[in-house]
Amino acid sequence: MKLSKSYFYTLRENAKDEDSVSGNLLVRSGMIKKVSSGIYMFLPLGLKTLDNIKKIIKEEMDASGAQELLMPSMIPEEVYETCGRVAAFGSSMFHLKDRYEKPYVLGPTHEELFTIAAKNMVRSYKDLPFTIYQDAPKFRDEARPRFGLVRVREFFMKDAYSFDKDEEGLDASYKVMFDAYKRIFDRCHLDYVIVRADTGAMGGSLSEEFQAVTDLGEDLLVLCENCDYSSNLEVATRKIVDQNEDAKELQLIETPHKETIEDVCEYLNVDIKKSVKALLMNVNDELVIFFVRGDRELNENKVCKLLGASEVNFANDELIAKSNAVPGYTGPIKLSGAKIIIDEELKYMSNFVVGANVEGYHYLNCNLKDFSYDLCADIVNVKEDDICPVCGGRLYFKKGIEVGNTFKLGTKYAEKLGLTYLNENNESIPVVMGCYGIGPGRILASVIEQNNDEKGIIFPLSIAPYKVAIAALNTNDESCMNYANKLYDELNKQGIDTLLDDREERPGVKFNDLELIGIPIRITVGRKITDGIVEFKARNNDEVIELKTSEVIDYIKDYINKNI
RNA sequence: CGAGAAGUAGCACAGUUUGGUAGUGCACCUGGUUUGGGACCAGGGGGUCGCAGGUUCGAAUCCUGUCUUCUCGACCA
Repeated sequence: MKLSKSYFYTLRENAKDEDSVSGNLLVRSGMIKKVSSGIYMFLPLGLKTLDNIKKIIKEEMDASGAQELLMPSMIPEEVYETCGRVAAFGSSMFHLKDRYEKPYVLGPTHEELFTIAAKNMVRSYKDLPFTIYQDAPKFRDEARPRFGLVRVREFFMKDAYSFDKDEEGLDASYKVMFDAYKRIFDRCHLDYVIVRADTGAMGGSLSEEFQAVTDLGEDLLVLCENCDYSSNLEVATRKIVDQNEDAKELQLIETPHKETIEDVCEYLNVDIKKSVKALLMNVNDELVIFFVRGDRELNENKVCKLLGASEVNFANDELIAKSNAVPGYTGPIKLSGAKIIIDEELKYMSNFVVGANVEGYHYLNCNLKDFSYDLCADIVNVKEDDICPVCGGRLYFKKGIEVGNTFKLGTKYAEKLGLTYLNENNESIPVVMGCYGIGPGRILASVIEQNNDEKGIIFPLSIAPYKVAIAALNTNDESCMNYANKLYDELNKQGIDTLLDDREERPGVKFNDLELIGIPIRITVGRKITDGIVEFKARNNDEVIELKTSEVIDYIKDYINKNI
């Protein structure tokens, strides 16, 4: 690309409607432009970068033996009815109607269509296994699009689906895809961790997420200092420290106007870890009271799974009135009128503070023997400094952007949509599926979040829109322009994507723009061209290296080979 | 969906309190001087002030409605 004849612009100031570093840099470098909330145009430079990411994904998918196909975006609503997912997606699905009032949706994900596609050809165990994938737009009506390309309403997703005859087959297919994913993210030079995650509404037995590590991330990742334990907070567990000691005598104590557990503990001068608080919740329109250590928070995901609910909300006064609980002073002793669930941690605590179900009173020295409960389970979020369930090391948090996800789906979709095969004994068996997703746009945003400085983006060579930028400083000087053009032609001819800044701009403008858009290698053709000397500068390094024109191409090729 | 803020030139903003027919910086065009880190001088083009209605002799400014965007929360395979 020669800048003087191209669609190319940059902005000097941040966009006021972008809330992230990557979003701002993408907009300022002219790669994307917001059309509406969560909807972006990809301009030439942005599309080229996105395509480089997609190319890596496609190469690894094809190398893994998967076959590419393409599903439509506009899909009859009935396709999603079969598995009850119209309701499951609810308002996050875009709906539209044709001229005969027939309802369609814009596909938010494609499990059903891939399952139907598999039905077209699977008859016998001899037809399995295989993996098919696409790279296609997805539409989700997100309540709150955010952070540039991180959370958008229309986005590309590479989604792959494996089909096997049994669990062992799935394990093998899954591993092939899992390893391909690791190569993809490695090649994108992404700093990422793989965490265990919730299988959620997708169903299935195993879900692992590839999380790009950045503070912008919306997911909390639980990691161990000592071993490779890693888990999304939603399913993270901890080893509970046994703090049992001899039970002391239960004691009622006045705690006037102390309605939060923090206030109570401060008033009584008790460590908050020696207290138990109550959470009065509405689960399927029934009052459920959860008891957890004072400094813990309820894990909604764990609770939903435990009780088979789809959501958990705070109970209203009407529901609370069905029990003898006193908000602010709710305790497990002599509590009735509600289901009582305690966190398993309480079994290892002694002599703790609890509410007394009397306005203005708490108990000191409560123990498990002092009350009864319906269920005991792990229902809380892990906290930093909790103990690793695997090795006993210290747990800590990082934030991540989910850039990829692999699922062992099992037979859920195969059963509902009738995808079966005949085995050696002529029996009809449901196909075992896996599904695997990657968001190229999120990779782009994450790479920029992880690789930028005050001047702009610092792209890795593998995904940069151009690997080399030639800054021709003196557009009026014939020797400068002749050489710059010659180098430009030769590099491109050799398959090295190169950009030529031949605009009639001052050097500072060129340097700033090339740094903003993050081109990894800059060749400056300036005054010394008359002596046959140009400059080489890497975007991620301040060092400027003078090269003879005769050695430039070899030097660039060598640098790329060593750093890609 | 709840709460809050904001929509004025391609971009970032001022002007709104106190109504008098629109301005600054960047970008853009012309000429000149410059030319290794976002140049300077001179001249110039570009806006139905989100939209609709109302009040008024007169509305960017006041009132009502509406749309959009952003922030916090809820939601998020």
